[in-house]
Order: sequence, then structure tokens, then C-alpha cells
Amino acid sequence: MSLKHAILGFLSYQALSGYDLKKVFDRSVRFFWPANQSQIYRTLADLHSEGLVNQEVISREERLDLKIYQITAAGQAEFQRWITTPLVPQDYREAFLIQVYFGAKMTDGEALALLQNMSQELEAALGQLSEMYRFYQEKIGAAAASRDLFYNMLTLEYGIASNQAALQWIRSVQARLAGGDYSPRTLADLAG
Amino acid sequence: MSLKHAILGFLSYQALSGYDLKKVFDRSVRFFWPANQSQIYRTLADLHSEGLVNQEVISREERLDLKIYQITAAGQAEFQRWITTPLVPQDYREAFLIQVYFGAKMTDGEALALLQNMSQELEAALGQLSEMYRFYQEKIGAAAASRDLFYNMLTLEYGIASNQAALQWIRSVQARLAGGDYSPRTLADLAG
DNA sequence: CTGTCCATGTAAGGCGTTACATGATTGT
DNA sequence: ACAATCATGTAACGCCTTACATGGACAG
Repeated sequence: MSLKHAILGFLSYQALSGYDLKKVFDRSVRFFWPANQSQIYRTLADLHSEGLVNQEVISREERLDLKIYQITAAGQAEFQRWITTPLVPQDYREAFLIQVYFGAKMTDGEALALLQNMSQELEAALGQLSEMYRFYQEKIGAAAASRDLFYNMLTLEYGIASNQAALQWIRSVQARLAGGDYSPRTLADLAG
Repeated sequence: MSLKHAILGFLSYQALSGYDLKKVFDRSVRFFWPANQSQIYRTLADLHSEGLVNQEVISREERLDLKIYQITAAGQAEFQRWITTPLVPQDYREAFLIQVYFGAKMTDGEALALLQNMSQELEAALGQLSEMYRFYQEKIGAAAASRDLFYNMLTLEYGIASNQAALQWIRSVQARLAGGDYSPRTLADLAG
């Protein structure tokens, strides 16, 4: 289960509360592994009962206890095992492509409107990813990135590359539909 | 719920049994919306109780009844509404990127092994998609594609484009890691 | 005579979402 | 005064997966 291991990954750098973890997720891996609050708390409870994390409870009169989670040796071992184990390819789901698949059931105008909407979403996402990338670049300045930052940035590069590929696909579809041209590409075109 | 609408989409072409639908899914939208057998049967039951499909039961002595599902007028209307309605962007999950994000916790050699494995998966997927694409191309021959086939093929183009983008990203990471070079790209590089 | 295809489903469990609940502190 | 932030959780529901169950027809 990936959420468990992502949490262990963050705790391998420092002990954190559930609340802090939620913020860390939202600022780092959100775009390829979003996690909501309830889920994080439940997963922390699971990790605790499995002995992969320790819980330090800090009582604060009148307020809810603060719970700080530390990774255990067993947790470290499990994390190491997981990150170096090749994953079986997961299912990919993209509901938008179902709409495209059945595109012949709408007018080309309706299809163009869906594509237009999708391209706006993709551009917004690209903007966010680029901004995060620039933020990292400023942090490292002229020097070479640390290994930590380097690997972090690779995930942003992946996100940027795949969103750009999707946008290029949309442009190519828009061009064909605008001209009433229902010709598919050749595989050579697609390879270029 | 997308599975419901994908089923309605197929039934809008012809009446099918659950068994047939499973085969149709596996031969068409599997790579962006996989569906397993139990799920299809349960969803058909739901669609039936919602009046979006009719059930024609064909008794066959000694064997299980054959149930053929036909889309109703209400089903057609619901399908039309859905395919032309822009979707709110869904969450994207890619566990492999969690491993990459925490890449600094392994050796570069371990990271390269994961990348190598991933690139093999991607190439296998690309091979399948290209084969499906060629199959469509042969079906249409020299003539222009029908609107139906054109839109079907667009989803394959999308899959091919995004897998190729992922492969290029892997190549670029491999080149850097092989040279012990932890430098990120510039955004201009990424845009090219 | 063994396995695969045809054809239907149920049961249990996992992961994720949304909504609900509490209550102090800090900022505008 | 009001909203946002801090900080924890529970409850209910939905979708998907895996495993189980049944049993005839047909091919090698």
C-alpha cells in the first residue's frame, strides 16, 4: 500500500504529527499521490498497530493531544524494502478518455468544447508544476542539487513532460477537428 | 460514475450480455478504464434498477439464464448528458513516482534498476497500443476513418503519446544518473 | 480427461471520499 | 466579531479487487 510507504518515507526524515504530514503531502507528492486528512490519520493508526511507527503523545490541557509519530527500525526496514521493489504496473484510469472514445456520439463542436476545457485544466496544472520547479531551482541556486532535491525534482519533470504531451495531443486533435479532417496519424507521425 | 456511462456507451451501439461487455471492455477501453467481471455484473444490476437499461432474460434449460441488456430512452439521455459534461479533474495516482521522490534513500544503482524495469513496462504497453492502432489502420484502409473509428483511435494516440513522453523522461534520467550528474533541467529544456 | 470457454453471480475486504464533530488560538 | 489555522478523530458510503461458486459445451 503506497500511502503507508509514502508516510514512512516522510517520517524517515523527521518525526511528524498527522496534521503536519497532511501539509507535507500537499506541498510535495500531492500531484501524484493525493492524501486526505482522514486517510492519513487512519493510516498512522494502522502503522502504529503494526509497529512501524511510535507515537509520542503530548498532552495539552483543554486542547486535543498532540501526537508525534516516529519511524521505528521495523518501519525503516519496511520502507527500504518497498522503495527498491519494482511495482506491478497499476491500473490507469482517465474518465476523460471515455468521453473521447465515444466522441462520435456528440457533435464535433461539443467535442471541441471538452478538449478546450481539458486543455485549460492541463495548462493550469502545468503552471503549478512549473512554479514548484522554479521554487526548487531557486533553493539550489547555481550549485548542483543535492541527491534529495534532485530526486524530488524528477517527479516534477515527469509531471511537466506528461502534461505537455497531453497538451500536444489536444492541439493535434483540435487542428484536425477544426478542419473536419477525420484522418488518423501514421505511427511514424506519432513516434516523431 | 464513469463505468456506468462507459457501459451505456457500448449498449448505445448494441444490446449485450455482461459477459460480452467484459470482452468489449478488454478489447477497447481497458487501458484507460479497466473493468472486471464482478464490477460489470453489479453495475448492470444497478443500471437496471435505475431504469437506464432493460433486461431480456433468455432461459436455457439446465444452464444459467442469458441476460441481454438494452439501453432505454432514459439511458440514452443520461449517456448524452454525461459525455458532453466537462469532468472535474480527477486525482492522478502513480505509485512509481513515490519511489522516485524518495530516490535519495537508495543507491543510484537501485534507482536505475527501477527505471529500467519501468521502461520495459512502458515499452510493452507501447507495443500493445501500437498494435491496436495498426489494427484500426488496416480496418479503414486508404479511405478516411469513420467518425466512430476516428474518435476511438484518438484514445490510442493519447496513450501512445503519454507513454512515449514517460519513456523520454526515463532516458533523460538514466543519462544523468549514469554520469553521476545530479543537475536538474531548466524549464526551457523541459519545454523543448 | 483435462483445460478452456461460456455465463452468471456472491462475499469479503481494502482503499478512498465526504461529511460531521470538537475546541483553542491567531489574524483581520 | 469572524474567519482561518491548529489538531484530532469518527461514521458512512462508494468503488474496486480477489476469491469463491456453479455447471454445460467443446477442443486437444
